[in-house]
Amino acid sequence: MNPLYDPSNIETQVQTNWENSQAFKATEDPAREKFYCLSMFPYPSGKLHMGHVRNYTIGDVISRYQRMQGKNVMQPMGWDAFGLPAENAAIKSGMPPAEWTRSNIDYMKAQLQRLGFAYDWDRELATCDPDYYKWEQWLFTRLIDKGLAYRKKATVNWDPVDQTVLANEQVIDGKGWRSGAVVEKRDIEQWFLRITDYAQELLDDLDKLPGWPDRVLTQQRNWIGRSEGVQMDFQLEHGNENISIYTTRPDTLMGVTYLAVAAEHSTSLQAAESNPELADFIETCQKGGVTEAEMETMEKKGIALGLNVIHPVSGEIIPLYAANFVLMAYGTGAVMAVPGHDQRDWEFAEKYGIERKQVIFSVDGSDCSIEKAAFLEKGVLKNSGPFDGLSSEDAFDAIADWLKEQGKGEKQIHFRLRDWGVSRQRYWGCPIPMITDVNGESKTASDFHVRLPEDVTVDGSGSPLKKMPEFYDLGNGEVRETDTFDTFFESSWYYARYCCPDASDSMLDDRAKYWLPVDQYIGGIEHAILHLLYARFFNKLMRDEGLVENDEPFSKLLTQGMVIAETYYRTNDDGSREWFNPADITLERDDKGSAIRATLSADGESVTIGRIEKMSKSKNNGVDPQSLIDRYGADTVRLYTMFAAPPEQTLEWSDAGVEGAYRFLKRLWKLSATHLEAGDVPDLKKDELSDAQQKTRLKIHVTINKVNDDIGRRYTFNTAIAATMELINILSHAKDESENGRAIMREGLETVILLLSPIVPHITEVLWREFGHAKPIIDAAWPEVDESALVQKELQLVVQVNGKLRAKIMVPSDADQKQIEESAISDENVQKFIAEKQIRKVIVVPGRLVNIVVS
RNA sequence: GCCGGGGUGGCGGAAUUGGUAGACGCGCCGGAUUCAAAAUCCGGUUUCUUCGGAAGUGCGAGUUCGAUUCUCGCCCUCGGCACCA
Repeated sequence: MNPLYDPSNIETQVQTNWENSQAFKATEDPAREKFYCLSMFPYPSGKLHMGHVRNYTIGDVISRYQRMQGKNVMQPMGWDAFGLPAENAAIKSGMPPAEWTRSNIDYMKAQLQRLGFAYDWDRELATCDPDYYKWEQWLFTRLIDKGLAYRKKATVNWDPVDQTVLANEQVIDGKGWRSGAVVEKRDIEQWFLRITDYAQELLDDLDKLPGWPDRVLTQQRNWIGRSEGVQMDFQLEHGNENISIYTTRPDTLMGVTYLAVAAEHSTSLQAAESNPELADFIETCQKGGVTEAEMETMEKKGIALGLNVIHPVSGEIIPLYAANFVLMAYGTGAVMAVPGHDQRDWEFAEKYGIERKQVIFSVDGSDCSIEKAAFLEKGVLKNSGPFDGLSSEDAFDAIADWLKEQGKGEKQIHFRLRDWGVSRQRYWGCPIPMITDVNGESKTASDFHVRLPEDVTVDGSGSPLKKMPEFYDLGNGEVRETDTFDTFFESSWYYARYCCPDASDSMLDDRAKYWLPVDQYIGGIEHAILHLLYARFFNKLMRDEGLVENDEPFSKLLTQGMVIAETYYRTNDDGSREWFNPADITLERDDKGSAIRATLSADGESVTIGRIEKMSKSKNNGVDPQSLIDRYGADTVRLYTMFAAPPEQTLEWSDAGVEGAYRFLKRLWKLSATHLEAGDVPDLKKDELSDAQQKTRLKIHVTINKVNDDIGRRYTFNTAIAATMELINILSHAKDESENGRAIMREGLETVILLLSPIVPHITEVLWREFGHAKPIIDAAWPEVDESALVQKELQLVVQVNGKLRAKIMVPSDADQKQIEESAISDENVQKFIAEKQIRKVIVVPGRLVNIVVS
């Protein structure tokens, strides 16, 4: 055996073996327990970044661990291939998106293979492949038939210079990113899916997902946002028209002092015809972006319409306003305003001098004044006519009942969740299979499979499809839809297609019923809401088509944190910053090791140490995985990414840390080589162990327990690795050349090799064979604990006096409470702290500590 | 603005159910080896200290025999907010 660890050599060798033996090909086998492990597929942006490496290493570790547990594991990989960056690259370089995307896929696939991930590459798919997207086109036509897809107007960001629709990320400070023009809102016809029909089920089924992080469940619940409230009508003072509103606080109804509608509400538009000031206001509201964050943070503005409505209970005349914070797309596009009991209404009323009316008062007499702020709590009603004296809770029902009797309103369940707009005015996506006929009516394309033309030029002014009559003009007066689907469409069902990527007659076949649901899904926390909600929704749509049987697509979810790194920069004369890559920086440290100065290695001059931020091109702090793989090998990169932080937390990149991981693998290699060189090892004689040998064996088996729990249950790979490092430290210090000593060394080394094999599969595969095993380690069984090794004669207990550590004592492991107390109290140092004091209480926590409470 | 996280030595992090704060690694300091360096190996490393101890997990309160862990208030920071993926 080569005494030197040579990663590049052994890794290519091992990878070739895996490939030749088709080691990771997954086949349906009803006799075996399946395990479907899925990592979120990447967008093929060019090359892998550290976030990918981290995500896919986590998935690979779990997959390999489950395989060693005897499961039939399937781990696929593919490409989320449609999307905006390909169009941006096309504008820059002139390369068509299809070509750019496919060449990126080739490069990134080679990178993934070099990292040694145990994928079944036969199941690879790319969403830009017509054989993939034709099936979502098929599903869409089914949804049209079922009334689950429909068309309506919706607002987009419009760049008036580039004459194109902008994504939210392309709007910077309210301006188009390329043109710099002030962005406008524009309403256009778009396709929507009725996800709201499934809102209740999407909410209820979250309870079926105990394997999901609580924070994701909470965010999804809040996003769906079920509320119980009352819908009611306010009649316009003149004419028969009603303004319909929804409120969750009908108990404050008698405190309504104005109504606000969206600027583009029909009533507002009508009034604007004879009111130039209002028309101006509506036009101003057309400026700016469409995001919720923008809406919520902008200055709240409004204007009186010059119209009034009638209060449904009191008959009072109430003014009607148009306001920029009321959104046409939410609910009815109108809200009732209660300045006394809603803070936003309070501020609006303050600004425009509208009356504030208090109708809710505190029950316990605590301060509930509305002079300085709205009173938001529930309480008891006053100034509320027939409802005076009722509690907020009782008033809710009383007012709802009254409105219902009068035919003016009723209780309603409302969801914050809105229907999913799936139309995108972009080229690089799946064509929406719809046709507009001669009468202007929409119908589904008779052949649902509309292929996207791939030989195009992209210039940034609107979708190329709109300039291709050969695509959209069907010649008989019919026109093909030129919009494409939101790319969340593709990522909403890829997990199912992996089960049967070659199914040619249907979207999915019976193989999906074997593999689904996904047992473990791994991906970035940034997908906690949208992607996961849409995928859950699609699963239910596919279930209702009879394609899958499960209600939920992902049984367990692991959300991994970002990868971040230090930043370094120099400020130019004009105030702009030039950012330097951490690889090009030299750090100077003080005696304690804290960084005091950073210099650019090239010129030796100082640079400013910036914040630690998410790896990005703009801050030039990205670390290229490829150069690390070239230098240290895949195992070192895998080991470091798993060791540096638990998977859910952000991971701070450190080149020195990678060096440490490499050092550990070298030590493992060398310790194994030295041990093997000394020749054969006799069987362990368990009943002839010295105390030291027993302690070492105890450590080996405690480590198995810990690593099993850390990898199998907790997913804290960092502590699993730390535990094996501890064990290696103990083994390398043991220096026991006796027969039993060498047998324990072998037991320990083989244990570490098995425990680490899911994380560093190449080095462990080679060592496993060097240790004389004929079968590859990927098919070895996970090590089992020898319970007899865990038995201890004595235990260490900590002794506290008044909660402070004062001694450590050894007691027989079968000692009773009284013996333990006596032993603790008689300790010399403990005596010093309890001398001349009264012992009030002694708390014994078995196996852990004794706390003596003295006065 | 709204929803959801996070904050522990010089650094990444550990402490799993309220029970020894700082495992493991990095960095730094000292030593061995070396003509020298790299590599490797050994020891030390929260702060203060009168060397007995004391303080300490973002800040301020609280519950408890005991709080990094639970409760309340605040500060900072990160993710999401429906057309980035």
